Amino acid sequence: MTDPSVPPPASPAASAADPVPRKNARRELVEKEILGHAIALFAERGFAGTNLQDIADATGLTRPALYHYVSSKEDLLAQLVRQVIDDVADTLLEVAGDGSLSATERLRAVVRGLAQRQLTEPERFRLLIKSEAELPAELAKAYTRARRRVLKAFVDVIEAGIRADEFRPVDARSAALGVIGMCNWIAWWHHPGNAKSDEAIADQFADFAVAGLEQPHRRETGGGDEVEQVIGLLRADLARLERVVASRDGAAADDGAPA
Amino acid sequence: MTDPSVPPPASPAASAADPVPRKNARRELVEKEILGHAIALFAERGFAGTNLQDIADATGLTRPALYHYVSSKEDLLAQLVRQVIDDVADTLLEVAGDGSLSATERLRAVVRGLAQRQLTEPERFRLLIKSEAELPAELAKAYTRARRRVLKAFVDVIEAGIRADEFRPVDARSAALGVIGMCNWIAWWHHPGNAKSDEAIADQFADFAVAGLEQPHRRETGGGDEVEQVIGLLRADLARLERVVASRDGAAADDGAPA
DNA sequence: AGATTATTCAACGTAAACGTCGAGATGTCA
DNA sequence: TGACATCTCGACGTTTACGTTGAATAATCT
Repeated sequence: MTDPSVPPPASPAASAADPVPRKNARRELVEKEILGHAIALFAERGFAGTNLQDIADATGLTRPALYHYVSSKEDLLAQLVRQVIDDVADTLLEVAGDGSLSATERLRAVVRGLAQRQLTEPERFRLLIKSEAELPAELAKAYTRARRRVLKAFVDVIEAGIRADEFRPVDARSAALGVIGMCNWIAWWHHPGNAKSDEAIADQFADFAVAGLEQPHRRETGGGDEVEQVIGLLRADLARLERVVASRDGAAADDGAPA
Repeated sequence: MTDPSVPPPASPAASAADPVPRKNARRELVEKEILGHAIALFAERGFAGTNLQDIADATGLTRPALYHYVSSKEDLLAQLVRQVIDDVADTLLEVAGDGSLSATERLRAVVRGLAQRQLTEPERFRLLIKSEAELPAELAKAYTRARRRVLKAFVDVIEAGIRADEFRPVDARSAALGVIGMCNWIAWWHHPGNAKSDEAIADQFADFAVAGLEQPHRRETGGGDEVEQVIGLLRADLARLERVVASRDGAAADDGAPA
């Protein structure tokens, strides 16, 4: 099957110091072309719904010629899925763990990151969703891991925000999934092309997420023990409540009809 | 193909006054069974990725027996898609247009409605997404119309809220798509079963959407009952205090006490 | 009970699509 | 220019799955 002149072409570990990198110049170009069209077709019709004839037609090749660049249909899917999975990790995890930023800033960053990803390359993600059921076992596991990592990144940021009292005390998991869904859904309605408006949408989504989670109008808290701070807030709130009630009673004291 | 003894079984307009409704008693039961399993399988693997053999196995029939209840694989998909499309319209449009409610209330209602739908029957929606590319032309059109109607409902509510100064002046379309995405994505992570927690999630999402869109300075403007506002603040302060104390106790317990 | 209808199934025909083969065309290096 | 590797393609084998047929079985009605 494999040409004996090419020693270990299927070894992914040796890709860094490939002994024959320049030998394939046009080949890699064609490969990129194939992968590009395959992404689009798999994303639209799914893995089972797409046949290699269509991919060949799209790239201007015949079907047998495809097999000089791709070993099988499954291999083609595997390459694409691997790309997407690896991408998302790079995009998000670096920002989510940055300890020098506040939770609010980190939330803004991860939302913008995920939104940007879906804005610029929505097909990548649609491909994943459309074909997730037909993934070979190992890839399915990697896919699940990637999903979990993304979820954990968002959950961690939100939980940190809740602990720091920047966010309301909501259920972090649901909130994270809500924000993730907001971003992921972009892949189903956005047609890429306008980078400027992409930026605007990502910003708006980040604003939306932060506004949806942050404490409504928190007052500045002085230094000192956190418990004392909260007690101070409680005292202030009680004082305000006292004033409000007092003014009400004063206005409608003899009325006897509350509201 | 069509049995000549059954006059116009494919006529959807005459379904109200069907001349032979009772004749099929057990038949409809089997049909429901088939449709149920078909939903699950199409939702998981998509239309092209599912074969009728699997559906037959799931329902305990042989493949030829299926053809006594369904005229073709495409027809099966068509029935299911038609169901889903019609459902969503009923769910949302009645609430979105209610003029007696404020925009904030209406937003809360449509978010809860859409979220509830995805929480209780996520497979319906996944089926649609997985198979949207393989829909026959007419259904594809109906599907697009339904999507547009849903989007319009959300956009209208948000625009009304902006005009009424209840919401921040954001881009209504993006905001609507964000909220819709948040709800739709539920279908990819929620496993139905717990109705009580479903309600809680729908409420949380509605809160999230409203908080993300509403004017941040609303409390200063004196709208609403000020006593309730202060009580809300108190409640938030107490929750925070509780968290602080809990984390302290937790740390202390881990150190000293033998559990 | 007997006839009519509805349901089930084994076996078949047909079409689509994956992957392969060997011959021919194209480009590269000595 | 000539030898070599790479690329391309028409044609083929094989598998899978849709949809059909005709006979056998169960259910219903008179």
